[in-house]
Amino acid sequence: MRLCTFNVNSIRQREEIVKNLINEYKIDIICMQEIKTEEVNFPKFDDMHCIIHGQKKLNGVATCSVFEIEKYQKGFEGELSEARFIYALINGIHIINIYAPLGDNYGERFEYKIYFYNKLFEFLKNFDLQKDKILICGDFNISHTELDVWDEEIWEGEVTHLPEERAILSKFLDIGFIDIIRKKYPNEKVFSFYDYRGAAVYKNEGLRLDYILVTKPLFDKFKDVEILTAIRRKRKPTPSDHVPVVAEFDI
DNA sequence: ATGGCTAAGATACTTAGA
Repeated sequence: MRLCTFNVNSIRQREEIVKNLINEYKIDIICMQEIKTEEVNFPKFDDMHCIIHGQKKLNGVATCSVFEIEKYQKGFEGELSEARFIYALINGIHIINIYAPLGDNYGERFEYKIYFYNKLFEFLKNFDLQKDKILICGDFNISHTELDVWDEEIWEGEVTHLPEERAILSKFLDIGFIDIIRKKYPNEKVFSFYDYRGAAVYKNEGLRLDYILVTKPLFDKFKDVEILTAIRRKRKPTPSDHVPVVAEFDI
């Protein structure tokens, strides 16, 4: 089973890139973020089942699968104002697709980011983290450690790399999740986002904001993960500012 | 293409992204 997480930065602008990616990498399940459109304008994906949680202009997430989607939930209980969360049960795996709020340096949007993660941890109480196969993927908008920022001095005190945010990522690991990208690259700076501004990708000025976290029962089936940076470096068609990440499991 | 932002909604420019 091959699963991809990809912040597409508008599905209408990225339809060709996404469909080529699915074909080339034989993706079975793709979790997209920042689709930036409502469900009615989401393109058709042949031979895939899609759960779309969209809104006009901003945000929006979609989970598409070649396998049957046994059940799903769009948004958290009592929190439907911004489309940032889809839960889907596929092949006995609980798949959570998130687009976390960016937040700001300790303003109102930062509070919303903390609230969003509190809602996510609350949602996880539905599961047995020791026994269930759970996968959380998407754009966390957190750069966990100094390995996840291109320049630690520049990023100190900036949103995505504030101590409270880094603690949230650590909390996932503390409760039993495994960061499969970091498992593959334990000591290496690898990135999944390059700002469009300042030619960041050509200078390797990136951040790692996109994650695939899995519980132990699923980690036992983990084979490999790839960060497809080459797609980000192409000029035409215009890439997303985020990089697709593809994970393979022996399932 | 030897430098350098992009998308949406609006309809010439603002807002948001990280």
